[in-house]
Amino acid sequence: MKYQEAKEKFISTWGSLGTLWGINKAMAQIQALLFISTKPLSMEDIMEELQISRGNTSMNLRQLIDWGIVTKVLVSGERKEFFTTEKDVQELARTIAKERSRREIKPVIKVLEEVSSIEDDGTKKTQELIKQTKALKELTDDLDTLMNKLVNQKQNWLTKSVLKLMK
Amino acid sequence: MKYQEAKEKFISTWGSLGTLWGINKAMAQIQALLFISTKPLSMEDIMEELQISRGNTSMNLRQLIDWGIVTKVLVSGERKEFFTTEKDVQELARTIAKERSRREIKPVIKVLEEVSSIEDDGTKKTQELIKQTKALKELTDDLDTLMNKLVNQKQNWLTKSVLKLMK
DNA sequence: TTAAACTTTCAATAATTATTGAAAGTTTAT
DNA sequence: ATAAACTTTCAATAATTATTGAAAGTTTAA
Repeated sequence: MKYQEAKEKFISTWGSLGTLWGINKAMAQIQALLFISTKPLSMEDIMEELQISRGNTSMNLRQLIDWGIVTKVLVSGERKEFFTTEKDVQELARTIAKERSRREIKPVIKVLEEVSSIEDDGTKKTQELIKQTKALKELTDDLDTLMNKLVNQKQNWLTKSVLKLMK
Repeated sequence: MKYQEAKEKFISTWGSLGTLWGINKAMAQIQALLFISTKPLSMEDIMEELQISRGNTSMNLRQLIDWGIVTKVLVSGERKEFFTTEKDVQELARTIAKERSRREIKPVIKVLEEVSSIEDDGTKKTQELIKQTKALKELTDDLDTLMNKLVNQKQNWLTKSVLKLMK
């Protein structure tokens, strides 16, 4: 496998993984492209490389910027904008974990809390609802905390030592 | 908030969470419904409760069974089939983690491995591709292993102690 | 065996989500 | 001020994904 093929494989795999994780294809592909690029890319570069429209590129770049994954960079002597993505995988994971927690997990925990704290009217079905949503709430809470803590360990000693402990 | 409202809120929240995680809405809602039900439900029950068609119910139940989350149960004296879901959240998490790892994460690791082991032709861009996909591969591998180990601890002592350690 | 009770399949259709492209908007250089 | 260079917006359209419902398939009881 040569460079071009490998690059395309990486970008398309990352793209379809994105879809699976609630991030759209173009967004994931743009991030992938920037991730392996040796220098910041302009909108033109991205459009050309991924064969997508200007509008699409613009909208998805904005989303990536909202996620905190991509940043605009100024290239001196150039008028147009250039973009790069976070290049350190640890930092990338940290950002994604934080955003997913904020956007997806926290709101669910909130609903589970509300549902699990309805008044117990003594019926079996109400008790089951309370019991099960409470259990789900606790699990979700634990996993969310764990994920954030793990991924926030800058030095990553914890992941390493926990892994070693278990391997 | 009374029972009916709480139930609907739970089912619809779980349903849209599903969409976000690559599981379709009906599938997630069926699971949610079974999760808070005090007894196994028939296809009729599910169709009625969620207002979805027979075909949809049948297909999504099958998927849930494929995932290992839902099982058929025989109710004596009844001809039709009844269904329940795993009621223990820990076990549920274990099953989901294992399946997601197998279906989604492992294949990505494989691609990353392939891409990161292309021949280094000495160019900057090839070296960047190799370096970045290798880093991504290692991170994905670590997180996958960690997730599986964590979730596989039947007694859950590890999650608890790690959490305590960090709180 | 047969017919009623039940489940699955799948082509058609609906609903949702992504993408385009051109017009409107913004910035910068002169 | 104005026009060129560039970006954003958004209604229209395309692509994808989910859902329906009726026909085909299967199982069970008599």
